Amino acid sequence: MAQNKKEMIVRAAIEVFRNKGIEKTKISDIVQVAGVAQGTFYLYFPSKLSLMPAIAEVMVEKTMEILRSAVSEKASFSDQMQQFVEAIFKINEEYHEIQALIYSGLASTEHLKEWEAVYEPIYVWLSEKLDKAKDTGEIRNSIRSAHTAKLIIGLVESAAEQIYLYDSQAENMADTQKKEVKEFLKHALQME
Amino acid sequence: MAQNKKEMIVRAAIEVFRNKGIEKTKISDIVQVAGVAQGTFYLYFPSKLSLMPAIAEVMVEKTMEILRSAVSEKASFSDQMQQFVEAIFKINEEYHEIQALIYSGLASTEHLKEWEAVYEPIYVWLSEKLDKAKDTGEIRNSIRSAHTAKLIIGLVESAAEQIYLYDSQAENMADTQKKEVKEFLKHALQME
Amino acid sequence: MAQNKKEMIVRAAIEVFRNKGIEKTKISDIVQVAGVAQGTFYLYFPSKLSLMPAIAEVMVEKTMEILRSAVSEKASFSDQMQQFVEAIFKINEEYHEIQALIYSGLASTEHLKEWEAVYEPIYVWLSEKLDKAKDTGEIRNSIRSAHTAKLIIGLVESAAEQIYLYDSQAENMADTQKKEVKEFLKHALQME
Amino acid sequence: MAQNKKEMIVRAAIEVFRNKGIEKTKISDIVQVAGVAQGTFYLYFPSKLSLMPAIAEVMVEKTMEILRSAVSEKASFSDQMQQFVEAIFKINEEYHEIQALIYSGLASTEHLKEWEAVYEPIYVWLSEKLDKAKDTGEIRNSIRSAHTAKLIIGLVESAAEQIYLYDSQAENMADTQKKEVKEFLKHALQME
DNA sequence: TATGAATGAGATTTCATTCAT
DNA sequence: CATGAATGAAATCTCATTCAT
Repeated sequence: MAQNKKEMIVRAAIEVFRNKGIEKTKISDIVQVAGVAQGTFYLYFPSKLSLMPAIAEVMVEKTMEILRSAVSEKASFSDQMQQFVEAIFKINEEYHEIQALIYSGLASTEHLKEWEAVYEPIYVWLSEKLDKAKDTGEIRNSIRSAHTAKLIIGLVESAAEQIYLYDSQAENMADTQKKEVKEFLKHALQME
Repeated sequence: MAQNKKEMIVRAAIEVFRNKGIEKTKISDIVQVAGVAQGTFYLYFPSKLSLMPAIAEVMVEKTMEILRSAVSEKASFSDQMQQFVEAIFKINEEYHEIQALIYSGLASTEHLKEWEAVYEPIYVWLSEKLDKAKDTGEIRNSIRSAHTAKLIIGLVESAAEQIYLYDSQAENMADTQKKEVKEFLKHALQME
Repeated sequence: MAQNKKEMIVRAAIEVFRNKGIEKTKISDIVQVAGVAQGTFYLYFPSKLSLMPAIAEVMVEKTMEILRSAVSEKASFSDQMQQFVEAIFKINEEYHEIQALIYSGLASTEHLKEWEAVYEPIYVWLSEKLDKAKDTGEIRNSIRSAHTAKLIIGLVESAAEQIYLYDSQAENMADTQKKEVKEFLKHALQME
Repeated sequence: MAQNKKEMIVRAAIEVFRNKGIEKTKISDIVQVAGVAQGTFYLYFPSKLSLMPAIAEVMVEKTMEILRSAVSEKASFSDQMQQFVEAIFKINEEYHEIQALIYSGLASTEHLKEWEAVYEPIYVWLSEKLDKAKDTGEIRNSIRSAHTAKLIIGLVESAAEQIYLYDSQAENMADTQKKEVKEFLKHALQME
């Protein structure tokens, strides 16, 4: 049961944060949605911000799930990148408020080390893809997978965020932006 | 005098935000550092978040100053990009807490449109550089300057942030990361 | 005005503590009686217990007032002691809840040094009386005033407290107890 | 086993109260130290304050033990008083926090009658000593044992407390204070 | 304009107590 | 008897905002 309540709180927090933003969200909002008592919250989390790592973990899990199902193992690297960009944009469309809140939660948190660990799976996943592509000669050999993985993720996520954060005509822009990113990547990695 | 106080408040806010983060900062902290009375704050800003555009403006000014002085007008595009990357990393090293806070302040604000306008100068600056480079044939012609400018800034800033937010061995990594970014850009833009 | 509110809070606190005891008293009770806002309390005191030194100060002032008016300057030392005992018993009858709460507040406070300073005036007052009586030969010469003053105050106060704290038939016992204390003191100081 | 747990709770309560004070002590602190479950507390005590009589009982038992072993049956009354003062100071040195907490617990409890009963053994013990001394002519005949016993205990305990509560140079002062109390008592009781 | 004491709504936080196991 | 997760009423405390000066 214990794990259950903790999970319910995290799930509820994500939902409420998405709707109201971090600052306007009260603990009481979260527990109400979670269906637990006010005190129960403090059984698991000392404060609102201490939820962030748990939320980030959930988001990373979701992201990994989507990446695994959206990016075909058998496709060429070039196609995989196309799928990858599509997937990140889709995740961002769905969850850009959470991305933002994780980022801003991150900015307030002191335990930055925790964050690194949490995001590791995504970096590893992409890094392996790059390694394989180097082996097959699909991308230039000078690529350093670990670093480039982080660059790519930073690039694609910031591109996606630009769409949903800055632009009013999000819908229209998304496709253009995606195309641009794919093109950019294609050259950067010197794909065939 | 009036303008003076307003500026003092913005300056103080930047300082306090850098040290404590947005959420933990109280108006009273800001006015104390600014050396003005509690009530004076409300003469100039209706709320804590309404400071953000003013702060962003200051940051953009600073950024533009640095870019203008760091990136030589006469250098080749390739060299300019090198200088650009160096400059953004330097700005980030100095101000990464503020970058983060602007971003997170941005996430909480409803008036996103203001932000776009504030950042416009940087986008325009880079966009013009790209246009010129296309003209001289220094980069591939298929580049769409306005979009690519945003992509590049997103890429370089996220790369710089990764250094200062995530990595413990920041100093060591910075050079590697910069080199990687330059390489990445060189290929992405197909510089000669 | 400021000092005013602080005083009102202390006054109200004494009143409420007397009626409800420390533990059952909420900050909200105090501010309600004081007629100030909840937040005003925290402008002057960080917590309920931090009121104690201020309360003790008020009590010491009251005690000194009563002592000065009840103990005749011109009377013989023997008569002064009689008046002193009567006065302490009267103060205790009126304020024994506060004595108790000061004592228990004292037990929880870390800043014991503050307390010493606060009670000093009473010790000094009695000490001077003892010095004079030694000079006039009214009490034995071997008395060490400063120490004995504390002993006497401890004796008389604990005797008075016993009446009001432990005994049910307080009224009846008071006179007997007072007589006993006076007799005890008479011999202890070897008054003529 | 049952009696066992109850005792463990009382023991733990004494320890925790000594360290944190009554008000800051939570039931959860007590049960944690006692090594029993939260709910178990309520099997034996209806509330935090209902622990006080049990704690006082333990303290009185300890006090009586020490008095019996420290005060020689065969010694002269004068010597017994010397030993008594020494013993009370020693007890106070060891347990002054508990004395204070019992006192303050007492102040919050409504059932003061319980307290009287608990302390009775000490009063009776001293009262009997006084009676015997009157019979042997070692002290003045006008002494009323029951009352005087309470006065003496009040005097000696307040003297001892003054040492450990107020004075910083406790070690140095203790001897002076003890000597002063003994002298004071000697005269008050008109010992030979 | 400028002040800063005062406000009080509303948030956080506590913790004695319960109860299903 | 014993447990300890869960509760939620009730407390503490915060702080953006006001307003008389």
